[in-house]
Amino acid sequence: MLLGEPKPEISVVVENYLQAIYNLKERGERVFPTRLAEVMDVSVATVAGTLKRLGKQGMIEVGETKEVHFTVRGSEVGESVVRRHRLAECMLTQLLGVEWPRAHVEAHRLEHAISPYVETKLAMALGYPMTNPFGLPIPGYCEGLNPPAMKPLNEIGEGETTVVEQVPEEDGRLLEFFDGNGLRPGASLEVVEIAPYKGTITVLVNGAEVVLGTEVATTVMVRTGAGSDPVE
Amino acid sequence: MLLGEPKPEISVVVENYLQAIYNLKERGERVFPTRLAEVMDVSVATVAGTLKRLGKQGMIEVGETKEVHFTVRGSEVGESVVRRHRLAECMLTQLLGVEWPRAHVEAHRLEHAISPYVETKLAMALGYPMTNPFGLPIPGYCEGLNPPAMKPLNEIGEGETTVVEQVPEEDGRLLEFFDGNGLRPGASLEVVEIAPYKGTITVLVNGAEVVLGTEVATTVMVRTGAGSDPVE
DNA sequence: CTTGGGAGTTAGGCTGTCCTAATCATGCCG
DNA sequence: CGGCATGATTAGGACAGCCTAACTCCCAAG
Repeated sequence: MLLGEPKPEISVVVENYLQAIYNLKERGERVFPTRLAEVMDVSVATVAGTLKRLGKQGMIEVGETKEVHFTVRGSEVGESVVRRHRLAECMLTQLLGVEWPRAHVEAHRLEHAISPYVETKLAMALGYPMTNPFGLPIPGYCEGLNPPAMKPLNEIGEGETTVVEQVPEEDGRLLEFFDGNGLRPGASLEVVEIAPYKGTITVLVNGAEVVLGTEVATTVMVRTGAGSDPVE
Repeated sequence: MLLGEPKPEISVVVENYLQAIYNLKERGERVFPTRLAEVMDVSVATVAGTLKRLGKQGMIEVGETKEVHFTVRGSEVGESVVRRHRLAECMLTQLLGVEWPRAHVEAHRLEHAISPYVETKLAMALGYPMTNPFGLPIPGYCEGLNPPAMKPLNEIGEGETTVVEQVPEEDGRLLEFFDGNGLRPGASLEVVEIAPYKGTITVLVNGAEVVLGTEVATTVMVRTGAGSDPVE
């Protein structure tokens, strides 16, 4: 009968690497071993070894410039992990009442434990969400999303008003800070002051002034112009 | 400052062994390496090695008769895993609409991904359930449970009527069968025929006759006598 | 008492995942 | 053009988990 090769079992570590690669590419970054070592918090030597395994498993290819590229299969798996991660974040915040800033780290454990069957049930229970609690699109479910035009917050002019679309989810401290100041996707804000000489941007959210570093401001995506609401 | 040893990181495999030991002991079984090898589906040699690690980690002790005993710490961890497992089963069936027979296997992956924080949130969202969907008590939450007197189904006399309290959760095929016949905790049944000579017990559930092997019947726990409802 | 089977351990091997240290390659700067 | 910094690989080691094969130990039945 010989029904296909015995399925190589994708390990948690492999899933995490593919997820990290997906996330970097999603932000428009090119992926190199050193960068991966940073985000995975392992040594570059370890990344070299793991990338070799990923290559043998047909998940990635490495170009002459050492840039890491997905194969079709790798892209599918990476997308799958990201999808489960973001659905898990929705579940944690919407169904379990987990606090917003914690959802990301908690979902990082859960994502590997969600089977395709549970994923379908979870998506149904959540009403097929199109973005996660941080505003990032959920691949496979966001296709109906009419993506509003976005810019990083630092490119908005002084005095302009806009709406937060996406915030970076990696740094728990930063999320706590955002949470305490109402800086979440959907929040309206006005840019009060741009002060490159001291590296800060000041915005008005819910009537309170919030000061951000320019670097952080580049990671907050806001709607450009009047912006259209996402389709219902 | 020296705040305790650097926390030895309990692995998924270690959690699974402690969970298996807990489950066996819960049923009144004494735990030996060979039995563990069966339920863990690994070789006895592997169990020997892993038990050695568990011993070094202070989770278990092995007596001269080779019987495996929990240390205090091991018992705590084992109970914690079982608690998370059963809460996950409740979540899957109640919150996500996962089908009853599948909850056990799916929860087996999720249990390791639930942090103490998420556990508290999950328990709250579920209204602090005292049993899992298969009728087994959830340690740490079942203390208010007034456990009704139970017997295995095979000890009920012909013609008697009772209520299902617990069904075994390990075998998916069996659960599908139970599910299809309405044989779940809370279901009323009447013992129609006990036929030891052919090794079967026939019960009436929801007006339909269901035939079980005697062996399986010993694993179905039912209420004895009129039985009192669990406390509200 | 002897022997056979069941239970358990030990030896030795494999893979995955991590590490440090040493090495190689490349490009840029003085 | 020589040499250093950066980036990447290789070598070598560790540990967790898994396996099979070979051994020990002990009890019980003949």
